[in-house]
Amino acid sequence: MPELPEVETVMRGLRARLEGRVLARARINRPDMRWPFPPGLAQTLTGARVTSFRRRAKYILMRLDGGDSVLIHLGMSGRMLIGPVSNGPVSNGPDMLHEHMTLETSPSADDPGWRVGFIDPRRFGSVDLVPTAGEDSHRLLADLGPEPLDAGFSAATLSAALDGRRTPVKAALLDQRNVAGLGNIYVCEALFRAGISPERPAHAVSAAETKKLVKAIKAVLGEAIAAGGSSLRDYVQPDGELGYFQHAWKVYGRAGEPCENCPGPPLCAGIQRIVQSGRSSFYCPRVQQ
DNA sequence: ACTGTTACCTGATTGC
DNA sequence: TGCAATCAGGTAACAG
Repeated sequence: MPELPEVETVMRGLRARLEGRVLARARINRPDMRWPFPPGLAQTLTGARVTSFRRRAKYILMRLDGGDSVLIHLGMSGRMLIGPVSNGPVSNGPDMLHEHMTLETSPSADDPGWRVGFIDPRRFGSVDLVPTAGEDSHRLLADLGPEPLDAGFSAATLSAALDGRRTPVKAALLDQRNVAGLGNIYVCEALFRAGISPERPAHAVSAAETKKLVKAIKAVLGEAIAAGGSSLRDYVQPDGELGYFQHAWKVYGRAGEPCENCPGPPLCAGIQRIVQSGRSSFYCPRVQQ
């Protein structure tokens, strides 16, 4: 379930287990993902020490001491499973077919050694290598907009991005050049909090509403990240899954349910589902105009 | 330049 | 119960 908060939680889980460790083994099981894994990936990984992690939008960057960063995207169905090397394979059953990359750290006195599996049935995910010094110049990162939780994302910057656009505000917020890391769920949730219809043309969002929208985006993402961290010990669930946690969505996936902010029928018909550019939008037409 | 649609894949769920 | 249709959290390549 990888939007920004999930990717952040997965990244923290990887950091907790891998940072400072040497990758004793790396195996590529099938390289034909969204883009083929780069040639030499396994060789670059094997024997390298993991120095640090960073998230940019929905991408994870794992830095290696050799000067390369491993750029990981989870796509739609990508997951990371982790477990002690001594437990054997991290994935079972159908997952085993879809474990496209496996990493193992060296055991040491204070650490049992960990095995990490990158599982992605739909194979929309990707892995690439980029020199750490030029991470942000990678073609997948070069055109990304501001990080929504940074000070660089403000009413002023969002307003500039929405200005003059005829596209619905929903589509504008999904456009990673305007703000980086939002996906379908958190766009729906942020628009609900801000009281703005997903169908509103981007240019018709007022200055006051833009301010409200920026606050809503930061709040909804911040709360989801906090929930991810607080509901998992070390970000690893008992089954080895990284980055999953309970959500409290107000509109996403709730078509037909009553809206929390409304008195119910006949004044409010509840949460509606519409399709915009081929994707579901959930909203309350009474709260969001 | 801008906007909307299509395609990439597999698996889970819905509907007949 | 079985099978087909629909839908899924992302994003790049298109077409207009």
